[in-house]
Order: sequence, then structure tokens, then C-alpha cells
Amino acid sequence: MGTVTKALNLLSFFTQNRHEIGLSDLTRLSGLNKATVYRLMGELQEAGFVEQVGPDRAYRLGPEVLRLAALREAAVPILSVSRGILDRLCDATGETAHLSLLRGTQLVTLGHAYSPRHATRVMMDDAEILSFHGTASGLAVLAWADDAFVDAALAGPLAAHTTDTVTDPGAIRAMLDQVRADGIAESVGRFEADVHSHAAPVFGADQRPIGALAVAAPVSRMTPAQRATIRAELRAAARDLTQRTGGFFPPEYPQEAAA
Amino acid sequence: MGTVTKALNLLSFFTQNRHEIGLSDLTRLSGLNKATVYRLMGELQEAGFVEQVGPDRAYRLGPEVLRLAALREAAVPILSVSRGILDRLCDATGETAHLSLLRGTQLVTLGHAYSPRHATRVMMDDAEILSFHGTASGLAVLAWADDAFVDAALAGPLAAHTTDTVTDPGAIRAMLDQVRADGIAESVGRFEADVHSHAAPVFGADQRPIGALAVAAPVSRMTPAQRATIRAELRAAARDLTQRTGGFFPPEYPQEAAA
DNA sequence: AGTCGTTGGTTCATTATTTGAACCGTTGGT
DNA sequence: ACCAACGGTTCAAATAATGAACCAACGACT
Repeated sequence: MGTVTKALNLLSFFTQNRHEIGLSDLTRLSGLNKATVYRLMGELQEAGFVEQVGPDRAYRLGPEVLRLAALREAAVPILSVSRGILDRLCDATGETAHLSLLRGTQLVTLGHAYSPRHATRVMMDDAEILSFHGTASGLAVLAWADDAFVDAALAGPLAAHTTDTVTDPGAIRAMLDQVRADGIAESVGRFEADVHSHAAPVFGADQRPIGALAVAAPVSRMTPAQRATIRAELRAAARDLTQRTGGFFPPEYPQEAAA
Repeated sequence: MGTVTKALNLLSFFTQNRHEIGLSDLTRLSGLNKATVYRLMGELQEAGFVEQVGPDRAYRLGPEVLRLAALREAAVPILSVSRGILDRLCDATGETAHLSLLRGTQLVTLGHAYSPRHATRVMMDDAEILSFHGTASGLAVLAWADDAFVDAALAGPLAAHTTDTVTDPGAIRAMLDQVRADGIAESVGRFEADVHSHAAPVFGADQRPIGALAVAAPVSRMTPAQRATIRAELRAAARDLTQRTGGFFPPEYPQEAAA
């Protein structure tokens, strides 16, 4: 593994649950030598990717990542375009809408919108990592991904997030067939209990999936009429976002609603 | 220079004017060997920091930077907090408001808001790099920065952005004294012609400046009344943002409006 | 007060990685 | 048919990364 990869890998230990990490913790988490971590973090700090804070000198992500993100947005304005789409989506459905994007082999939530209509909502965090087999968004992406990608995603032992999570690769592949025929993926309580999610894939310029839009609602509020609304809105939103970010749907994507 | 620093330095060649860079261009820009750039970019790509696009395989920033930025925002929500403050600021003044943050030795614009009140506006780009000596924001930060920092910022030959730009370090230091006494920095046509800017510093938990809020208006619209409005609003906005992000004003900051 | 375990930080000989000149095969313009 | 520029690749030589051991400082516990 190259030195740069090691350094960048250190950044991946920052999550929503761990905003600050001390040198020793980082050493343990990464398995690298302490002196190595120290030097790598020093270089990352020099570049503004992390900063040291407080009397315990713990590291947290630095302002340089904001600059890069602003530039990425200027080049590929997915987040800014999606904001309006997410707002409309959650407004039309009355439920929580969110966007997730592929980052290499991982699916990351990067934007969300809450509806004020109901007191209970499905809550979201940005930068959370979703499982492919357990979420509607994950299935929506997998259904139109390369075979190799699907194989990789279903290779390791699949985590059972809830008692209803399907962890059998064969069963999941069968579900993907259905998603392909339908155009929309659905998941009831397989990632978080009591959450009913729908998701539609978003495509890039090469007609391959780059992420998914999803609507997440409490199971108790899902009615046939609500389900129809969500599916229709989701279809429109995914088409909209794909087009406005320069993407194209693959020809095999079902144009009209199936069963 | 360490390998990691070299790799991260490659990312700094992406700007608002250069969203995509080919291998050869990047080699020329960085002065590194082509094979080195190729390998480093390969590692950056592997980590999702850049992606290759199009038939010419040009590099552009990748989705990983969005994930990191979302995490940084979760840890230190300056951008989300500032959004409302910027909106209010530009609403109250009728002019363009923007936020810039220190990134090591550079000052970077990271958020802005336009007022619909006038047809002509001062336009902004996010992730643009501001000069310390030429902008109101830069002066506001310098006025409360370490002596060493000021020395470094005024060391090199200072660019003359317009015919009115002050490039004499002595004259700039005199201006800093005035800014310190006043609490607000002002710049008329020294970065962009015909732009009259006011800026107030924003402070971090250690009472040192972390950036600045600014209001930029066409010179032609600046009246004494407007100037008073901007200065009062800016003062309130900077205090608000500093407090809400866990920062503190240094005791020597002028609490009440001076001349 | 003394001990222990932990923290962030530093050193330097050994080691493994990075480097760069020269080399492909393609592409596009003349 | 040529030339120049592109992205990508190779491999011996040079350089940078590594890790065990070592500080000093802090806090908890006896």
C-alpha cells in the first residue's frame, strides 16, 4: 500500500460518531505505527485536511475539505441541484427524502430533507455509509451496476441490521431482478426497524448508476395511496436529477411503471 | 517534501477556472515527474479524491471530498450556521454578503448570498482565494492575527489587483492599526474595481481569527446611510457567527463602534 | 507521595518505497 | 507519411518511510 493511500485512509476513520480522534486512538484504529501516524497526520495537517484542537491535541477534519467540496460542487453540482429536488420530493410525500452517492465501493448519504407534516420522521445523517443489501438505495444502485460490482458487494458476510434483513446473496439477487423490472427498490424494516423505504437510481453520463434518491417513511404511515404517490414522485425526481447533472438512463431501464 | 504533501498539493491545482486537468498539464503545473504524478493521481483516485472522466481521461475532484466536507460540517457547522446569517446580512443591506475562512496561510471564500434588490450585484465564487492585503476580509483577519502571520502575509511581493491596490507593507500595517481601532475593515476598489467592501472578523475558540464576514457593494451605491447600515449589520452578524460556532472575541476587540 | 498506565511527541539505523529517464502505443493535426 | 502531444509503463538508482525504543507530562489510584 502506498504512503498516500495510508494517509488518506486515516481520514476514513472520521465518522458521524467520531468527529475527533487522538493520536493513540488513530494508531489503534489504523494498525500503523504511532510514529507513522504522527508523521502522516502532520502532513495532512500541513495541507489543511485536519486540524488539532483542544488541550488533548485531538485531530478533526480541517477547512481544506470545504474548499475542495466547493470546487467539486462547481464542477459537478449534484448537491446543489439535488437540494431543490429533495425539497420537492419530501414536500410531495410528506416524508423524509434523501440522496446517496457512490463513492468507489461505498454508498454514502449526502443530502436530505425533512417534511414538517408529521411529528415523527425518519431521521438522517449526512456522510453515513449505507449497506447495499440492506437499504432500498443500495438495491436500486446494485440493480443497474456491473456484475463485478454486484459480486463484490455481495461477497463478504452480509450484516443483519435488523431481524428482517435479508442476508442470503441468492435471495438478494432475486430481489434485484424485481427491482430491474420495476425501476424502484423497496425495503421494509431491513436497515432500520419500522422504516419503509423506496429508492430510485440516479445515472451518470456513462449510463451507470452514481447513486439513488430515496423516501423513507415510518411503516405505520404507509398506505397504498401513499405508496403510489411516493413511487411516482421518486420516478420523476430521479429522472430530473439524472438529466440535470448530465446523466442518461440506460435503455433497459423500465420507462413506464410496472406492477 | 513528503510524498503525501506532494499528492495533496496536486489537488490545489484545481480551481474555479480549472475544474478538469489532464496528466500532462498536471505534470507541468506541479513540476513533478510524469510517472510520479500518474502514480499519485492513481492513489488519489483509488481513495475517491479525484476521478477520471471523458475520453481524454482528465482528472476532476471526486465524491469523497463531499463526504469529508459533510463530516467537517457535522463537527464544526460553520457553513450551515453562516447560511442564515449571510441571508439576513444581505437582506438587511441589499448587497452581496460572503463568508471567507482561513485555510492555513490562505483565505478562501466559502459561502455567499445575493440580494435580489438591485439588478447589478457583486458576484462571488465559492472556493476563491482572497489576498490579504487587497481585500477587506483579508485586512479584517490580519488585524487580529499573530505578528508572525502578518509578517508572512506581507512578506512576498504584493500583487496589484487594481490600480488602487495598496502594495506597500508599511501603508498596510498603518491600515491594520485603523482596523483594530475600528473593528471593521473597509476596501474601496482595491481587489476589484468599483467594489466597496466592508468586513468583520470571526473568531475561534482560542480568540484568534478564523475568517471574516463581508458585504460587497458597487461603489456607486454607497451612501453614508448605507455605510452605517452595513457596518451595524456586519458587527451583529460577526458576533452572532462567532458565538454560535463556539468562538470568542479577544478582549482588545472594540466593543462599541468607533469613528 | 509514589506508582502505574496513558497520553502526545521524538529519535535514528534499517528498510522499503518513491523516483525519473526512457520507453510504449494512440490520437489528431499538417 | 510525418510529427508532436497525449496517457500510460518500466526498472535501476536514490530517497523517503518505517518502527522499536525512548521522553516528558498528565491523571487515576493506592
